[in-house]
Parts: sequence; C-alpha cells; structure tokens
Amino acid sequence: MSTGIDDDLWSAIGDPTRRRMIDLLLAEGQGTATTLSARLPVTRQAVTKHLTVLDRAGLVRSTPAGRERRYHVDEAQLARAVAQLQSVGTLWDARLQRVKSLAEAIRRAENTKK
Amino acid sequence: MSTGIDDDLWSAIGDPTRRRMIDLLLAEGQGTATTLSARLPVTRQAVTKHLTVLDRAGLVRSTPAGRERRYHVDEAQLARAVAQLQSVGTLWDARLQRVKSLAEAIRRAENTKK
DNA sequence: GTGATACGCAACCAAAGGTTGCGAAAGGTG
DNA sequence: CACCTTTCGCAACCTTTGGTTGCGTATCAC
Repeated sequence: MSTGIDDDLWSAIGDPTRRRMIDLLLAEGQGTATTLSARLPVTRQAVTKHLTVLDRAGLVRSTPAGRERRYHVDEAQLARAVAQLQSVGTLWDARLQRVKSLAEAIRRAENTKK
Repeated sequence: MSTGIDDDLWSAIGDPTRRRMIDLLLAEGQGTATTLSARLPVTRQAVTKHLTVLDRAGLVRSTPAGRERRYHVDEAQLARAVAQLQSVGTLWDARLQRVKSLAEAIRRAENTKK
C-alpha cells in the first residue's frame, strides 16, 4: 500500500524556503521575487528559482505588472497540498495506533499466560 | 510570524524515499537496510544513508543483531513529526479561510456601494 | 534623457541523493 | 576447521538542486 502521495506537490512544499515563501504570500496576499527576498535569508535569484518550482507545481500563479511580476497563491492547489499533508499524518497516526494496541494486546496475552 | 516548524524533522520526512521507508518500517515493525532496499527502487547504500538521516532526526533507532542491524520507528518522535505536519496544514487552512472570507467581505462591500 | 528599480539569463559552487566497487565481520554447512 | 554466503561499512564518483555573483535589459520617475 503506497501513501498515494503526489511527490511533485510534496517536494514543492518540502523545502523550508518555499514553505516560508508560501507563508509570506498567504499573509500578504501577493508578492514579487524582490519583496519576498527582502524577508528571506536568500537572494532574489534564489527566490525566483523557487517561484519557478512552485509555479510548475501549480501552487502559485503570476501576472506581469509593469516592470514587476506579481505572484499569488493558487488557493485550490494549496488546499489540495494541505489535504495530502493531513492524509499522510492521518495514515501514520493510524499505524502508530495499531502498533500501540498490538503491543497492548501482547502485553495482556502474556499476563493471562502467567 | 514563523511557522514554528522544526526544519530538521521536516527535511527528514520531506524526502519521498524516506517517507516510504517509514511506511515500510511501520507496516512491518522493523527492517534492515537490505530488506528495505529490496522493496525500494534504490540501492542498499542509498537506504543506509537515509537511515542515517532518519536516525539523526531521531525518527528511527537501531540495534545490532549479529551480522545485521535492525531499525525500528521511534513512535514518540514520529508522533511529534505528524503533529507538525498537521499544524502546518491547519495554519495554511486557516489562512486560506481568511483569504476567502476577506474576498467575500470585499465583494459584499462593493455590492452595497453600487 | 538620466538614474534608479525590477527582472531575466548564464556561470559557477556546495550539498544531497544516488551509484559502483571493495574489504571485513558473522552465519551456515561440508 | 574450511569454505561459501550474507550483511554490513567505507570510499570514490556522478547528477541534481539550492544558492551565489555578475551582467544586460526593460520599465518607471524625474
């Protein structure tokens, strides 16, 4: 049973810088490579590359506006990504539960044996 | 406002191969580099490197058993990682909600203006 | 027009994921 | 014991990815 996870979406949000970029875009509604890089510990060019990755993953979209290019989060796609995050969490949680109750069952079995 | 996310834990579970390894270890309770690599599209050596990363992140622990070294998931630490996953999901979800209701408010305001 | 601002493109660098190759320790079996 | 197999650990090497600097170009503001 695979996790059913879309690796492209995951790797897009797997990078810490990209996660912070999404945070910033969500908090401020929009942003450009320059404005984002001002609040991040990386250069504008690095931010641009990340924006390209996020764009390919469909998580952001951009519109040229004069001499600058504005980016904003694609809400539907981010919602999808969030859903996948939650689903992995839930899956692992369930497995952890199973492991725990299994251990419990074994412990009880051994107690009755004695 | 930062996400409060532990980047070490994230990058540990950010890699698709490592996620599948955790899945396998959870499903089968334990495993070695060799048994894991048999079910993954990578070599034993690659798996070993990933196990080292997971070990440093505290997500797995290992015990030498004869000529092999068995690994198992550290449940507490994985539970912590899952909690962080969920928390990011929840945060983004909340922000998406806010964006949506904000847009709604603006739309309503413009309607009344007309 | 001139200067500042925002961008795109290219070269280059370091770290991470992955591979092959090899030597050594632990187990089975004659 | 001797031999063969299994499992591991270490080292060299390759490719991708996140990051940098440098430079040319388009746009805005005066």
